[in-house]
Amino acid sequence: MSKAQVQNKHSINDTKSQVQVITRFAPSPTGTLHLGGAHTALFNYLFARQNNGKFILRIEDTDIARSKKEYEDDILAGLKWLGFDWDEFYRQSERKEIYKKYLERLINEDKAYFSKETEGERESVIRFRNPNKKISFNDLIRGDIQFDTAELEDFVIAKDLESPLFHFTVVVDDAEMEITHIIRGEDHISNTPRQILIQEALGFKSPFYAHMPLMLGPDRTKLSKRHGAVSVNSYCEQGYLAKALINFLALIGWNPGTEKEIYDMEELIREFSIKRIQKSAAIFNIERLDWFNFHYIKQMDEKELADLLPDYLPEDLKSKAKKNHAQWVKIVALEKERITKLPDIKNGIAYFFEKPEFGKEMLLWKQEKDFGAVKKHLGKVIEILDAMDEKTFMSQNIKEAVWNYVEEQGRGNVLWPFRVALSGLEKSPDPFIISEILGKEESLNRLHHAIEKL
RNA sequence: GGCCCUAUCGUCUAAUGGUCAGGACAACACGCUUUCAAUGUGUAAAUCCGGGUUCGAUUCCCGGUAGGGUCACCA
Repeated sequence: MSKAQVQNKHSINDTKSQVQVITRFAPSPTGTLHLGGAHTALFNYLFARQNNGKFILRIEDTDIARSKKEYEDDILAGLKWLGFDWDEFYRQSERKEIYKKYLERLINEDKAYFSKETEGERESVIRFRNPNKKISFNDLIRGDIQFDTAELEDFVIAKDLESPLFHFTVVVDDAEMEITHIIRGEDHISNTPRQILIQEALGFKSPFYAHMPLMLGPDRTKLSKRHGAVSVNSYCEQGYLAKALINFLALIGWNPGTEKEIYDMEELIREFSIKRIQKSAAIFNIERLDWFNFHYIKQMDEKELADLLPDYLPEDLKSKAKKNHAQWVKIVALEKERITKLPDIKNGIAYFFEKPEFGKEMLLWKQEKDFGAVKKHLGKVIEILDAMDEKTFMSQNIKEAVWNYVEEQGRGNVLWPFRVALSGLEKSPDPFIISEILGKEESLNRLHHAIEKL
């Protein structure tokens, strides 16, 4: 049977189907939620939501030695920040009795046994009696995959009745929670045969498997502490938007087959399809993430952004920004298309709050003007601005007021010193909008100040 | 090393048994502009190699190579 037929047979879009889709994200709190985990969580979430199914969050904390509460907190915070919500929540550490019951059953049926170990501290462990058969499963993404489990030998499924191990707890939980689709990273492909063996021994039904392509670091190896495997929460702290991360992650290993690049969660839920998941691993490219972030910042409402941004400012700028809200909103409107990450706002806006320092040579445009001419131009600009009404002291009006003179004298000759007098920078927004934001009085101050330098 | 997965521009990817192999990010150039940013236009950039099937393969098959994953009393 082909992959397409298999998928078709179990089509969940079929309204006659009685089967409710249930997916799960099952992180281990032995580390933070990194991009790879978020990627897996996203696909599980999208698939569950688009089928009106359930999305379960299960904390796999059977390894008490390595599991930490702070990691669990990090994972939950990260998932919430990204916009995921879950229908059920479990911790494996709270389900020991359930595992024990199944473990005993396996032992009673002689499908597992206590094994005396010659080495190590423990007297014995519980091993699974491997039937040593060939098993195969149909991966929704990769098609048929076959393994010979003989080489797995009698693997360990628990340290003792109270301490089940990963493969065992996963199988029990997935069955108990009635998970229909296991969507997880490709690194779990080789775990699947073990888990199927346990399923068969316990008489459980096998769920569908979909092994997603891995996200690799720039060095083409599995994401780890070395690369971007930092907590998604740190992306939040670095000033990335959750929307940007979601959009970026969604388009890794999946695409709708159109040329549309911008997707919000709603659209993703609507258009996501397991059939269109890629087989090959993808390399994490932060430039692309930056572009999405830039895009979403640019798209944001400036009032909303104005409320958000002060938190990314150093204290001195922060208090200045909060002093005049109307002015701050204008600054944000101006800067939002110049920043890639939220904290970038702190760069190059100090001149709005304090008179800039600069040498008089800065006022010369392309070294082809003498100071006398600069002085004359600035004087004229002062004269024009001074005549303007404070109430209509706005970018467009200012531009119109000086435009005749500017055209007559050469744009750069007038506008360069005008702009530098206000910003003190080689690169900045145009002098009209800066004037508006500064206000008539402060603009005139700065122009006079510049003339004094000459 | 055994087993498993994978292979289209630098990166994320689209497409097809016959296309000028498309888009996006990045890069570069040009336009707009006093500078920056934004924006517009354009350029460069890919089907891993070798066989086979076929009138025709990037596409299907086989082999090679490369990359990745996995081989715990971790998950």
